[in-house]
Formats: sequence, C-alpha cells, structure tokens
Amino acid sequence: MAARREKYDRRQREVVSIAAALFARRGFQATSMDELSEATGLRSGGLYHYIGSKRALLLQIFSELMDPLLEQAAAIDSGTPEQQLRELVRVWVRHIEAHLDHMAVFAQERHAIEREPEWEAVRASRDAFEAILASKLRANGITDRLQHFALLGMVNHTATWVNPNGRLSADQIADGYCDMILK
Amino acid sequence: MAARREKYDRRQREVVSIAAALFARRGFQATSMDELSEATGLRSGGLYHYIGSKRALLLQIFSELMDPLLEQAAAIDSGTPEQQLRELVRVWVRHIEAHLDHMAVFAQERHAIEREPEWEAVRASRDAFEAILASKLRANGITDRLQHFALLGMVNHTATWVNPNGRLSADQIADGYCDMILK
DNA sequence: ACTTATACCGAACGCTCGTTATAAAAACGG
DNA sequence: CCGTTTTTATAACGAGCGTTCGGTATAAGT
Repeated sequence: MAARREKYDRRQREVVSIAAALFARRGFQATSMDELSEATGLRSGGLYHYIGSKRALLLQIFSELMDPLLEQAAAIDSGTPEQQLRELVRVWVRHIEAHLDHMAVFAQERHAIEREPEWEAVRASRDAFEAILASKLRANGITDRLQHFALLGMVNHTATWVNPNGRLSADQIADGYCDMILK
Repeated sequence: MAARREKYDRRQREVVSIAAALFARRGFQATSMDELSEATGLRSGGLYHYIGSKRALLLQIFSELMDPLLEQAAAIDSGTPEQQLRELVRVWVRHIEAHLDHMAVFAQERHAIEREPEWEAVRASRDAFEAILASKLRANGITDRLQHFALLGMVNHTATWVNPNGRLSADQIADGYCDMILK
C-alpha cells in the first residue's frame, strides 16, 4: 500500500523528467503526447494514469524548478551581507545547473507564465525569489535596478551555455558574477 | 507598377509586424492563423497572398532582428578599443529596445533555432555577431568566457524588462553594462 | 472599352492533436 | 486461490490546425 504509492510516485517523477527533457529539446507545444508516449514506454492510457493533462505536466516542471530554489534562498540568513549574497548566487547557479531542462522549458514558456491566470502561483514564486535577491543586494548597498536586472540576466542565461562536466564549476561561475556586481 | 509593388511591400511588413506582436504575447505555436487573420483584417486567402507560410513568417522575424544588427556591428571600426566596445553595446541595446516583440519570439523559439537545419542562416548570423563581440572584448583585454557570456546574458535579458518610455535610456543601460564588465 | 494582373474571400481539405471510455492484465490483500 | 484495486493497452472522439484552391471584385495598362 505504502510501497505501492512510492512506486507510483517514482514512476510519475520519471515521466515528468522525461517530459522536461523532451519539451526542452523540441518545445512544449511541438511535442505531441505520442512522442511522450514513445519516450516513456507508456501508451496514452497509461500516460494519463500518471499525469492529469499535458498542462499539469508543465505546472509540475515549473514547481520542481521554483519551489526548492525558493526554499533554499529563504533559508539563507547567517553571515555578513556579502557572504549571504554570494551564497544565494551559488545556490542559484547550482540549482540551474542541476535543472537545465526545466530552465529551458521555463524560458520557452515565459509568455504564458507572464500572462495566463493559471500560472499565478508560478509568478508568485518567481517574484518572491526576486524579492529575496533584491534584499540581499540592498544589504550590500546595491539599490540600482540596473544591477539587479543585470545579475538576473547573466545568471538565468547561464542555463544556455553551462556544461556540468566543463571546466567551470557552478560555484566558480557564481563567484565570477558576484565579483562583477560587487566591483 | 512600382507604386503597386511598394504598397504590397508595405502591407507585407505590416503583417509581419502584427504577427511578431501576436507571437510575442501568445507564443508562436499557440497563435493560430485564424487569430492572425483577425488581427490583420485579412482572411486566410488574403493572408497567404502576403506570406508564404507560418514558418516563413518566423524566418522573416528572425531576419529583421539579426540582419540590421549584424550590419551595424560590423561597421564599427573607429575609435579606441573601449569606445568601440561601448558603441557596440549601445547599438545592441538600442536595437533590442526597438524590436522587443522580435526578441521575445527569438527567445521563445531558441530550441528550434538551435537544432533545426532550417535555421542555419539564423544561427550563422548570431554566431557572427558574437564573434564581433568577442573581438571587441579581446581588444579591451577581456578574454574570459565568463565575462563574454555575462554580457550576452544581461543585454539579451534587457528585452524582458526595458520600457522604451521609462526613465533609463538605451544608452544609459548600455553604459551601465559596460561599466560592470570593464570594472 | 477591353484585357490582364492584382488583391482578397470563403469554403473545404487532409491531418494531427489532446483526451477519454472501455476493457484486459497484472499485482496485491486476505 | 479468490476478489479487488492498480496499472496498462486499444481505439476512437471531436476539435482545431495550416494550407490550398476556385472564384470574384478592383484597379492598371493599352
């Protein structure tokens, strides 16, 4: 009964992971349920046993991306202002490096996230994270909107070029960004 | 004859512009030809008199974004290395501010641009621009990949928050970015 | 005035999509 | 080993998609 539930959950997470990889490469709308069926080995009936709908799959991907990051960010509260900011950016870049597919889907569906009422919770999570970022910047004497946006831009853009097996580690990248912002 | 051609071209550019705005807000795949029909005031038959296909519309949007920017960037060759880099970023941010819809579509369809053979020319334009950027950075003693990507990230991300009627001008934004990179 | 080319319409086509109803099969509890 | 619930397969659905095509009205060229 409990073992049953766990197996179900594991398979569900597997489906979401496969879907994220597929959506990242081919695009959300361009990926058909047939392709997802082939990639998972489940026929459409079995697929819908694990996911409510294609849309719900998107929400799951967004949640897996935003929720743990927000939680980690909110937990940072010890050390000097500079240490806290640096830790935040490190956590952030690490999270991105670990969720490249999720990031690609997120960036691709930005237009939907921004406008549709359905994704209000996703927008709220993002705004909450950006509020934490702004407060850590403020604690370091940085109140300029331009620097806030610049940091957001460079960090989020990392997802498009970073290689988890490359020479630069996530922490090295994060430190490099902080150096630019903090002069 | 010539006036006829000119009117046709003007209407065609108008259709592309309306399509870019629609794609930026609703997404390329999510926008139907019916919606485009309603937005332009042309029925499907008339629409296809001006555009080859929905795909061709995308290519047109990409070209309008990349080609003029690349041309302006390639023309920069006078002044000190720092002046040239600053001028490049200014031109770049100005171009983005003037093509917000195009940028949104471009970002949204990145996955397709990156992989499909159809968009090889678009990739080539983008790579050519980034090569120019790299050379201007190198002339300023910046050879670090991280700083190159950071600049790319912050500038491209500008499209998601900049307001052409806001307090910050494109040139002010560009100068702020250069200050961060050049220390 | 008559021919020709252009601008646009409206209906229909063939196809694919996400989703679901139904039912068989497998896994489990007693 | 039976009965029940969970998991998977099959087939079909109604809708919506991008595109085409025959046709009409308008304007240009002569």
